[in-house]
Amino acid sequence: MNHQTIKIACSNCNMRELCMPIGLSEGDLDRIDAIIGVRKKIKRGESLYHNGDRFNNLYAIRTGFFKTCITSEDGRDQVTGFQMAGEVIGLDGIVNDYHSCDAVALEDAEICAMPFAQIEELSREVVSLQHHVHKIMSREIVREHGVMLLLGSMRAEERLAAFLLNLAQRLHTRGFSQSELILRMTREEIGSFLGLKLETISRTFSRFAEDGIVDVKQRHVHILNTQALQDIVNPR
Amino acid sequence: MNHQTIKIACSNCNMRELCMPIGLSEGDLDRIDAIIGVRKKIKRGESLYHNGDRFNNLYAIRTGFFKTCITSEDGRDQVTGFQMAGEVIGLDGIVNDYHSCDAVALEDAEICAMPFAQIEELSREVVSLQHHVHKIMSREIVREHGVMLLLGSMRAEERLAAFLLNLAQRLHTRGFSQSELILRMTREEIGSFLGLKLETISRTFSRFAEDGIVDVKQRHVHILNTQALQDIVNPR
DNA sequence: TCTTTTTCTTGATCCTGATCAAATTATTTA
DNA sequence: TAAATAATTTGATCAGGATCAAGAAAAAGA
Repeated sequence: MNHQTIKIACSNCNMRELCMPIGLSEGDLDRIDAIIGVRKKIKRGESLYHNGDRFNNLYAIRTGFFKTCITSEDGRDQVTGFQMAGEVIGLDGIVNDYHSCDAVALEDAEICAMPFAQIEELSREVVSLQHHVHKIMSREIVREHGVMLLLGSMRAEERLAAFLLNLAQRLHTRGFSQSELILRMTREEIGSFLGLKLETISRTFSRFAEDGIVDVKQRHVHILNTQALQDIVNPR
Repeated sequence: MNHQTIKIACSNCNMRELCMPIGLSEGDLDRIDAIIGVRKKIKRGESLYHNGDRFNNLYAIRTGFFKTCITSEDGRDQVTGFQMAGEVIGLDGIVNDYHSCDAVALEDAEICAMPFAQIEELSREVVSLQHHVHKIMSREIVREHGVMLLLGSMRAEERLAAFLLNLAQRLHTRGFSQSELILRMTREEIGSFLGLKLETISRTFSRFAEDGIVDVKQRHVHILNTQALQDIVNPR
């Protein structure tokens, strides 16, 4: 094992605690390391997989930022989520052995491909890995419940406030500021995710800025009043 | 094993092909039978589990009809799905060891409780069960993507048409008519699921009836023109 | 650096679905 | 069976967000 390989093994990856079970023994961690197939770079704008592609791998995001989106028969487009380092994507492919959405890099990214057959094999032996896989899938289900609540019952301001809080919180978990963030997606992509048009996103940002809740300069967002955003999401 | 117990074993359950892996050996099927804990009756209006309840089981629906719904801090309510015989519910509980939604019976129902710890244990040995569990979770993720598309990009008519087609198709899979169905939920519950108000559901039903697409008498719906519904969902 | 393209902002207007209200019909319960 | 309650329908009006449009600002490419 040369230096380069060691450097990018799970054991040395600073995203490990996010995409791997915690408290693994040295031996188990090595076995998990061994199932990581390809580590690949994806350029901004490129896709990691497309709707219809054969499903073979789950992907752990090492660095970068993705969106996943589905397209209906008549060309309607829906962003189903934004994913960042430490998150696992590709779960949609398990049920039918092909992917049912596209995963597009919104900034240059690096991923670890993990052959699902091997994940299944190993998780029959390593209980904590089995738990972990189940929890990742359940977490995705619960996340989507939250998106359904947002899309089904919130107004534009509430949706955008919830979106900003969610992004900030996830970035904070990864060691970034909880008040300053750079949006990696366009207004149109935010709109697609939130079930709104890009003009509405733009106007709502402007309103938040007028109210002194955020400072917005293009993709740079500075949250000035987190509580105000929370109050918008959860009015009393 | 007395007659009664045999009668309600998975091996004799006509929902088996929906909630169990296919092509199991006699021996494996017996082992799965053995992990079914309680078989319970739930009366209409009662809950199988509540938000906050400790998670122990997945539940296979033997008969009856459920809704799952989440409630936000400020009391917003969102129906996240309707489930019928042969479907498995409770997956939301895995990630945090407690349920994050309510499962309410919309008609008298019977369920099989399956302790998740035992499912995990057995699926380490029975590969087809392991696959099956993964596929069920992935299917739920993909289903929710579809709901996000519906909530994020469809108009009222399109949402209700998609909803009716989905219900009819699932009932048809279970041996019921693909054109006649009885709604087990109120207009308000349909509205909550579809992100619309009950008045809008009512009006849209009336419009479909005027156009001769469906015949609606309260909860009895007769689909007269399936193609028309499909054209509404997927305009060319 | 300059040009081209993409993204974003803002204004004016329109329309879909929400809200408010009242009557009707079903379903429960006494 | 009658009374009470819940669910549904329909009308009138309102408002939030979509649409159309134009210009400005960034980013990408030559």
